[in-house]
Amino acid sequence: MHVIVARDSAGRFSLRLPDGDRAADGGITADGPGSAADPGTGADGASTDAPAIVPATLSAEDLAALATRLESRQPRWVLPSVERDYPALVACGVRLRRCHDLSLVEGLLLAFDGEHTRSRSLAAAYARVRGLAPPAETEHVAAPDEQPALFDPQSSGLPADVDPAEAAEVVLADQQARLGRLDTSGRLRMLAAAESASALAAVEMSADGLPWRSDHHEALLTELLGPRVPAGSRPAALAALAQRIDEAFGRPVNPDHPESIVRAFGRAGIAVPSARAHVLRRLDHPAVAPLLEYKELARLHAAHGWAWLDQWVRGDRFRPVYVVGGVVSGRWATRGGAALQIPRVLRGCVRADAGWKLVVADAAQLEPRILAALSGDRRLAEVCRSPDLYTSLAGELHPGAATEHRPNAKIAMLSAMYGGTAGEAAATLALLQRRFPAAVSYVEHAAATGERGEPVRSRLGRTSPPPSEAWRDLTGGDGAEDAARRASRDWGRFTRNFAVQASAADWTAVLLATLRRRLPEPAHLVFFVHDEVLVHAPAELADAVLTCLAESVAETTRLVFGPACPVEFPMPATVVDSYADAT
DNA sequence: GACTTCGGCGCC
DNA sequence: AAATGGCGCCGAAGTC
Repeated sequence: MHVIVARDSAGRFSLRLPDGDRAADGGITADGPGSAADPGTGADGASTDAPAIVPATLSAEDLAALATRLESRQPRWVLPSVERDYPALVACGVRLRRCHDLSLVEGLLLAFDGEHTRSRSLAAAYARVRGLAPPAETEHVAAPDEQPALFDPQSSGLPADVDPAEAAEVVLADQQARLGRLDTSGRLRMLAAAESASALAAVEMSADGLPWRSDHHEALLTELLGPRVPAGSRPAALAALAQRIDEAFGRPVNPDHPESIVRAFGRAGIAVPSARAHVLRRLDHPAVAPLLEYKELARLHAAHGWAWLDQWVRGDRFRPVYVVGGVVSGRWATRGGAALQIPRVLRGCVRADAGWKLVVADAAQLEPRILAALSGDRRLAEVCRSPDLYTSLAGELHPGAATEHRPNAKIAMLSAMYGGTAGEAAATLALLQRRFPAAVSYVEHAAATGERGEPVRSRLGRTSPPPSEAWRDLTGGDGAEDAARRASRDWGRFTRNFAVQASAADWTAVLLATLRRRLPEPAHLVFFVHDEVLVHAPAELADAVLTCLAESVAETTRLVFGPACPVEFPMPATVVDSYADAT
């Protein structure tokens, strides 16, 4: 059963229920949602239920009440955009179980057809179905500190005479038809469902927030930087380091300005290509130590200092806005807060509430395992049976000397997936190719496809974007010039990585969907970053969460790679009070 | 003053 | 022989 939810320009919601349940056009406003039929207990027993009587438009609160009743029928909720429309419902206490995000699915389908740049919005999708001119894009980009708006006053972009719910119904039908045409394996439909469920999880995580102890954060800043100073001035520790740097060079040098650091070393008779930390670390000069320390602390101050704390943490919760589908590969992005880059030094600030625990779980070496599953490389799958894939891999490459060669094996594997060829990894890479021909040829094929300007797809059907016109112009000739060859290779590296990274994003999207569904209330997801999840749970439920996690991982692997998948995906989890205590 | 670009570095 | 992938965000400097 699909239930379509749309919002009009005034921020009111309207609903479309399946035909048997649909209220007369215009609804029965006198009754309000309280009179909506209680759907009963039949899983799909629409025919046994009294017709739903739904007003033409509803407030978020009214919709919330209705949604909670309808949930017992386990409908699939169809939303024009979960990111935009769901926060208002979550704020009213609603949790939807299943959904179809029209914008995200539109994005997946457009990308599948190589149309990555066309708008995914409901209005644009509707215009394409109806053959109308595309709407003017009025993409709303929230200001960094903007709370999710309950009522976004901007228009949907739909023609004034089109009911948003009607448009959503039309676009849903169109998407289902396209999925039916394109999706012979069912994988794209699975991706659509998983991506939509991930979007629900993202909004819920923003609403719940990541437990964040401001007092710990402040204490740490004071300890490392000195007392808080007004924005724009240097804390005591940074000022002292800057002075030591000046003294070491014998003249004033701005440590925040890389070029002046390079110049200062030049005057001291040391030529450096840049002021990067790994370059400086190799130098023998008294300014190096204070410079490295300055860089590290200045970074903390600028990126996660008092200003960040003021802006992003309220009531001991960090609430970033996650952008599902924000990266072409399917990884998430965030809007503000640098949520996917929480530095290790601050992880002690992430602490469970009293009586609660954090369950921290990380998919170990996810990408090489994904590659093993994608390529069907039996020997690599065998290597994946070990929880420490890289040691196992090193043992396979260098029998009897696994531990010694682990670092090299890791670099070689990453080079294979990222397209690196340089340095000492080259020899190991060649060895990798001999021992794991199926896996290596899989990524080589993805690279060659990209070098020709053709798209590659993930396991579930995420599709790499076409290269730019400039790229085609550059590579259009006989490919003899250096620039053309370089552009071609660059794009090959991108598609090589895309095949693996996007398939990893498939796997994690399904994991989020399955885990979210299984978690016992009131345990809930509070953080997700590429291959790692944090669940906040009452202490007595921590073991149950671990069980859910293990079941979700097994289900995810089965769904994405089939029941006979020989590759194991360990996801070791720890139950901790503080994120810093998770290994 | 608002904007963009660059170097740099945090995370995966 | 060979420039390893994806992001977000900062300050400084350059541009308009």
